[in-house]
Amino acid sequence: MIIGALVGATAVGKTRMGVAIARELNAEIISTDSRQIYAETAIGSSQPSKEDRGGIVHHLMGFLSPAQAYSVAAFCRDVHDLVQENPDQAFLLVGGTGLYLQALMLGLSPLPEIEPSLRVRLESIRQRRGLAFLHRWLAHVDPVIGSRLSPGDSQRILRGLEVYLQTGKLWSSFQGMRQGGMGSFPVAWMDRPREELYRRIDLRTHSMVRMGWIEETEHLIKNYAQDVPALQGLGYHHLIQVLEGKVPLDQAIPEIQQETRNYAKRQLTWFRNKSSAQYFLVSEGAEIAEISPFLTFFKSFRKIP
RNA sequence: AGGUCUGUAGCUCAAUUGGUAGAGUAGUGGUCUCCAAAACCAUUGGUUGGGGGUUCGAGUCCCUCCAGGCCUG
Repeated sequence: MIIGALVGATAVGKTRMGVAIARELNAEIISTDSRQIYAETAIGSSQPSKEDRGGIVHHLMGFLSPAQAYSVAAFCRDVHDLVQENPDQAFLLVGGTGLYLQALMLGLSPLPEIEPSLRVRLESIRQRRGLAFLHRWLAHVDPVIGSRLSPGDSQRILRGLEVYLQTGKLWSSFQGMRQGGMGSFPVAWMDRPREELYRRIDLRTHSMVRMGWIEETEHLIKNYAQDVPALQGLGYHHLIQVLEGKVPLDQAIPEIQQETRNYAKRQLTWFRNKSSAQYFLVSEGAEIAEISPFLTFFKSFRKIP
């Protein structure tokens, strides 16, 4: 049974708070994070250490090979399995990937899996004829989607076309159909004053490097290709440049910090507008004391036996 | 001290022969149904270092002060 979710921007302190809450509620944690799924990326994706997990079981964390692709659908399937196999266990979702949480609650359109070769083909067409061509093509077959997407939105233009080519049906015809949702559960959004959040991001970036992030990256590119999914996380491509001697570290670090701040802001937009979460503002110095409002919130939804 | 160059949005820089200030980026807001730490969209900022002068009109010309760089001593 899922008792709720803890969301928040990167570096806000979800991990620590999540463990504290899970302990109080006797729950196990399911990571709701599209990066922390990967093994061998413990530092780069900020996976908590054994000590930081404080004896709480963490699921869907560090379990997938860095070369393996993952998806929202895979996440939903994995969570369903986990919950079904452990009907008496309480689970707390902790993470910052808004799409994953939304799909879990509302479900997804019943689309078949797309042949990977199809995307490769579309990519090569894009190389040859440009994104504008693909956009016109999509708008021609699926005017609803075509008019809705911006001409620069490469990812969704390709998505629309691959759905059409694979199924013969329009992507827009699938939109609005959602299946397999688990229904809603209580969501707590942990936030901090913006300046404090940004400061934490900057500090964490430094500490990740100190913990051996560069060595981790070196190990990954030695054993896998540079374009494997796990290396798409923030920072890795900057560190690859550092390892190749193309960019000095003291230039890469501010760039990584900047990228991470931008990402955090996007997350905030999502939580604000999409998640219908209960808002909790915490601030430095009061971290542990601040747990009680969260507990009260989650407990209020639990059925009294 | 003398000479010389520079000073435009938080940052990096634009602005034709003087015509009344624009980009990128950051910041802020937004979009989001199988790559989501992704992929996009929108938008706020400037008494052009201060003061004075010439001119119908000055970021652009002149004077002066301030700040900084470089060269000489």
